[in-house]
Amino acid sequence: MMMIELSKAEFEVLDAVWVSYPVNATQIIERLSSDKQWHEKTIKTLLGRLVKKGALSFEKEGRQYLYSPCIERADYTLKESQNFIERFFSGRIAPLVSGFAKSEQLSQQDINELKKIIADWEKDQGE
Amino acid sequence: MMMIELSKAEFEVLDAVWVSYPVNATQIIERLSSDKQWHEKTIKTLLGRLVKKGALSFEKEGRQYLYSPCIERADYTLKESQNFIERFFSGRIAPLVSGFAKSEQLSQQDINELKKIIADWEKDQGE
DNA sequence: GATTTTAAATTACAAGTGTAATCTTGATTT
DNA sequence: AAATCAAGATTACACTTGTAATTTAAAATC
Repeated sequence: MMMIELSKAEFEVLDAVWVSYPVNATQIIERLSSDKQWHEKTIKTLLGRLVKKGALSFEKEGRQYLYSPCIERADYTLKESQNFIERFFSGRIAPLVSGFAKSEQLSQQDINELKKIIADWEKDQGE
Repeated sequence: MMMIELSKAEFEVLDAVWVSYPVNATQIIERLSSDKQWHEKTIKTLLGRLVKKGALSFEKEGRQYLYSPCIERADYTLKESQNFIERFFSGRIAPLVSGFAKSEQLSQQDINELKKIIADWEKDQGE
């Protein structure tokens, strides 16, 4: 139940695992190669740390490891979001959105999506 | 223009400065005493680091320093928010709000505030 | 079976962070 | 003036993080 604490780099590796799994180190290295200039050894270190922290598990396939996440992306990002909003906005989400609006970072698409979230929420309340 | 990088603890000290300033170390220690079990020395270390990072400035008053923020809270939190949303939600804000909705973390008050943000945004567009 | 390859494991190492203790030095109190 | 106090400055120290290099050991190849 304890929140797993991941560093930025660790999260990015885990994010590459979430794309599809089980997955071996070579494939992860390949997935990350487009965005990152990380050395292969660096990625392997991060995989090891993710296993140690309980964010990844693995099973052996020959002498390779096939990694799978122990946590779901949505769960992890929700907890991080709660944490973030607590730290910066006293737990309230609207001030974050408001900050975006004031600095003109909201697009019509964002607005449409927010409207849909609100509509769904209200529908759900009605039931 | 460069983004100042602050640690969690540093931000909390800066947050206590934003409450009202200029402010001396003793007052900051007092402000933080309710939430935190930090030793006085710890807070002074953090004040020093904030000055070194350019987040705080000070002027001398006798042998004390009177600190003031060099950055505004709204600016800092907006940048942190952008950064956060970029890392976890590919820069889109709706999925964050959606995550909260799905896990029933949205209150009627949140919804009302979001509606107002949307209404204001649309009014602004109309002009 | 010996050699080479190559996973994963172990080790490395500087910078940042949390958390203070100690040092300096000017101000305050005898 | 001497002693004491206390602000900020400096130093400390273990843990995390980014970023790998080196070691170990098992598998593949000769």
